[in-house]
Amino acid sequence: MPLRADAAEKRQHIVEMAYRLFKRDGFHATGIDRIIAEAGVAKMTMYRHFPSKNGLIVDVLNWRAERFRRQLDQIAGAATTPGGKIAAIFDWHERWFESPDFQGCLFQHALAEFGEPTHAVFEAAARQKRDLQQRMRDILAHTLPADRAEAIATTLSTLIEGATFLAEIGQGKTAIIGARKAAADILASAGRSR
Amino acid sequence: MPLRADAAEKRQHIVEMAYRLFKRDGFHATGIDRIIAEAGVAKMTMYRHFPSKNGLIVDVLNWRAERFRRQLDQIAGAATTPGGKIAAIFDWHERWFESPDFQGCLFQHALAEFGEPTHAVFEAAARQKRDLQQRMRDILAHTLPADRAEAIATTLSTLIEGATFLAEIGQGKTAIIGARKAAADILASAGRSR
DNA sequence: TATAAATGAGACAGGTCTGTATCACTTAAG
DNA sequence: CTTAAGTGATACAGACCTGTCTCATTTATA
Repeated sequence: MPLRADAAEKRQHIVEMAYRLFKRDGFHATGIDRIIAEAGVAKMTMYRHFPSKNGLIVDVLNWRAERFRRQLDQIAGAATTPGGKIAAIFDWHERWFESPDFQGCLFQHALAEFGEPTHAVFEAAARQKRDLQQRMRDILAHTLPADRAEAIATTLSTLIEGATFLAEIGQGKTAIIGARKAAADILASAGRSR
Repeated sequence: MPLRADAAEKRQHIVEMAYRLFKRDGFHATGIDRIIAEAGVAKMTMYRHFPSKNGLIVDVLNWRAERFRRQLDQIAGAATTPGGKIAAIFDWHERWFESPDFQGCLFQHALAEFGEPTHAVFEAAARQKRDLQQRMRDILAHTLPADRAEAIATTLSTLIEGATFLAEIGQGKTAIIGARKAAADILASAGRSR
C-alpha cells in the first residue's frame, strides 16, 4: 500500500493539466508555478509525484503516447484491409487538424525544444514517432514483404509528419488531402507489383 | 550617415552567432547573456541593434530565410526542367541531412516554440515555409495548370517537411529516398495526364 | 477511533531571465 | 585634429525559474 487511492488521481490530474499547458505554451515557456496554480495543487505535491520538471514532461509524453496508441487500436481495428487501416489513420489526422484546439503535435514540439538525442524528453518523443511508424509497418507486413513494408511505412510516416507540420500554418486540409492521395497511390502501386 | 561602416558588421556578427546558438540549444533555452558572451559583445551593443530578443529572433530567421532563398536560386537554376529542379531540391535536402552539424530546421523549431499565429516569430517562420512552397509551385506552373501546380506543390512541401522532421530522429536518409521517389511518381503521373 | 500517508500554503535559496543605466574608452568620419 | 557615434564592462532592477524546506491540516485506511 505505497499509495493512497486518491494520490494516483491527483498525480494524473497534474499530468493532464501540464499536458494542456505544454501544448498551448510550450515546454520551456511553461513554468512549474503555473502548472501547480492551474492544477490547484501544492508545489511539494507535484515534486513528490515527479522527480523534476523534465521527469514530468517525460511522463506527460508517455501518457499521451499511450492514449494515442489506444486510439490507433480503435481506428485501425475498425478497418479490415491494410489499405483501409492506413486510410483510416489519414482520416483520423484530418479530423484532428480540423479540431478547434489543434495546436500542433506535442511530440514534434518536444523534439524541437529538446534537440539533444540523449535527453530523456527527446527519447520519449522519438519513441512515439518510431512507434507510429512501426505500427504502420506491421499493418503493411500482412500483405507485403518486410523490406517493402518498412520502406513504405517510412514514406507514409513522412507524409503524416509533414501534413501535421503544415497543419500548424493553416494548410492542414490541403496537405492531408494530398498526402492521402499520395499514400493511396503508393499502396496501389505496391499492390500491383506484389 | 546613420551608421558607421563597422556597425553593420557587428550587427551581422550578432545575428550569425545567435543563429548558431538558437539552432543548437533552441530559442527559449538560449539567453541574451550567452549570445553576447559568445559574440564577444556588450549587452547594450546588442540592444542598440535589436529592439528585443524577439526582434533578434525575427531578424535571425529573416536573414536565414534570405540565405536559403539564394541557395535555392542556385540549386534550381542549375537544372533546366521542372522535374529536374524539384529533384535538385530533394537532393539538396539529402545532403543537408547528412551534414555533421544537422540539427533540424530552425523554422520548424521556431513554429514549435512560438505557437501563437499572431506572434512575430511565428509569422516570420511561417513566411519562409510558404515561400519554399510557392517557389515549387512556380516551378511546376511552367508545365502544369495553376491548380495542379498548387496541389502538387503542397504535397511536395509535405514530403520535404516530413523528411526534415524524420531526419531529426535519425531517419533522414530513408525518409528522403522515399520522399524523392514519391515526388517523382507524382510528377510523372501529372506529366502523363497533361 | 487511531495512525500515518498525503496535502496545502508559503517562505526560501540560488540562479537565470530580459531589459536599462552608467561611464570610460575606442574609433571612424569630417 | 576634433567630434561624436559606437562600444565594452559592469552594475542593477524586477521578474521568473527550479527545487527544497517547514508545518499545520486533511483524509483514507486499518
